[in-house]
Amino acid sequence: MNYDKTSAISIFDYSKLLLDHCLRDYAPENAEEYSGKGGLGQLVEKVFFEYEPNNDDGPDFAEAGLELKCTPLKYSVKEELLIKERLVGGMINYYEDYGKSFEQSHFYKKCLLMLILFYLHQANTSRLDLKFLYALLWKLPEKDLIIIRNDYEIIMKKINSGMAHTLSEGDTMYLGACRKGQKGDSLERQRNTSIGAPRRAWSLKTSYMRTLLDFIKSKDQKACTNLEIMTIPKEEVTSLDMLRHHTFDEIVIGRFEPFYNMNCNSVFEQFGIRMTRAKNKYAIMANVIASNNTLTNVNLSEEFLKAGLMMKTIRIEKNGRIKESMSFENIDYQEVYDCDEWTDSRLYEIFSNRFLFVIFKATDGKIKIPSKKGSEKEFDLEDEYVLQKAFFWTMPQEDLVIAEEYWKDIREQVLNDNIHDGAFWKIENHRNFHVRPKALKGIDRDISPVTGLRTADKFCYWFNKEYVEKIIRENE
DNA sequence: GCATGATCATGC
DNA sequence: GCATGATCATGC
Repeated sequence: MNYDKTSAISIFDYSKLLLDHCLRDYAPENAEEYSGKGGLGQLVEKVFFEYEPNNDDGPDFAEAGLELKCTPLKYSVKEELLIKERLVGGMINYYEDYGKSFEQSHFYKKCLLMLILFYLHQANTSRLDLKFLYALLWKLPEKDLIIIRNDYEIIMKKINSGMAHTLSEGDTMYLGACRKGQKGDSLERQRNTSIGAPRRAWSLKTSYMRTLLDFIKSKDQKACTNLEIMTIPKEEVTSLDMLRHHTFDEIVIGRFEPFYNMNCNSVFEQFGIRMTRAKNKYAIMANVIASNNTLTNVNLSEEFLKAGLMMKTIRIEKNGRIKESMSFENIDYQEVYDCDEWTDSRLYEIFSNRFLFVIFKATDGKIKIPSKKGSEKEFDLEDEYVLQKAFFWTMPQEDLVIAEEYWKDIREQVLNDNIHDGAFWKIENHRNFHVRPKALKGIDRDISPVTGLRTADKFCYWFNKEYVEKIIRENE
């Protein structure tokens, strides 16, 4: 062995030899016998580390306290490297894992310190020929661990109370209970109910993995570690201390509460931000409050990024209705074309993420705005909205079933190069979701994955207005 | 009033 | 230059 198996650093250093290489460079000539057995991680252990994989409860390299993980990357249309999927760990056993504390959990025993090897995904390629691109020695930061522990407890609460069939990745922030297994699989038994639940595994969410890849890209090296930056920056000490005593949800909602009934103008003034006429000014305002700083670009605070937390603002009119449906990002047709598994799709990630809805309500005529001196001034305000409340939301399982049909329909149209007006679900179908144009100019076109020609209309994913109204109603 | 098509201000 | 979050504008 060319490394010290009791030292994480030594194992990490040795793993650098695998970068820009594939396992075949280290495998015996007649190595085909390896294919088809075990995961890629096990193969790396055997072939590259010459280490017999253990079946223990603990980390792969037990003496170093180090878990080895391999995870795929893919190229985008713009040839940028992207995370392909969530990092999946062990299966959840609803029956055996019942009542287990975080410290007794598979995840805690294995994953505190991980060596994550990023490789380039290639369809129809022997695992011996996959190219490794980055190595990351990652110790879970204390802040992340607090949030992950909370995630774990949220998941276990459902398992312990016989509600595992209602588990959703949107329930949690970084650690998710992701679907695992084939469609026809039988349901797993759980305690305290006769209802079966689909198989699920522990996983670190795609959004969390994306921040790890960003961390690597911010460095100049293909191999890096966060070990040397484990000391917590001064400005983060407060938030770490807060996290020790409050859940993330409590902290975020607590940030919104002082601004209830205030309008955009006064909030911007309080934060010393220039007022804007941007259509998304309420989203900007919500982000300023949620992140408690003057960042005006939305959804960029650390926890929001890592959790893929999707903050959405909604305006309620004076008549109690809302005007608009809710739009999401543009449909990436190449992504839809390439991805044949619903739970690996970008749309699934968007819809199964946690949401933070921020509700604004139209004011009726006059509104009192506190001035700097402490007195209150009255203004006449037409078309002015005030912050009403903020709440977290996760899409229920039954709606995710409809979302899957929605995605399948979109995929069918994309595969048939049928990307134009009238091809997709409409509002009038009343099925929660629809597809509608979204572009800078109506004549803008995207490339069709089928023909490679710039002929595809630009569309994006939408929640129907009535679906948004239903969500608000159910959270009143 | 609503569905649908079209576009805006911003930040990177 | 374009994605993003979002709202505007039109026609029935």
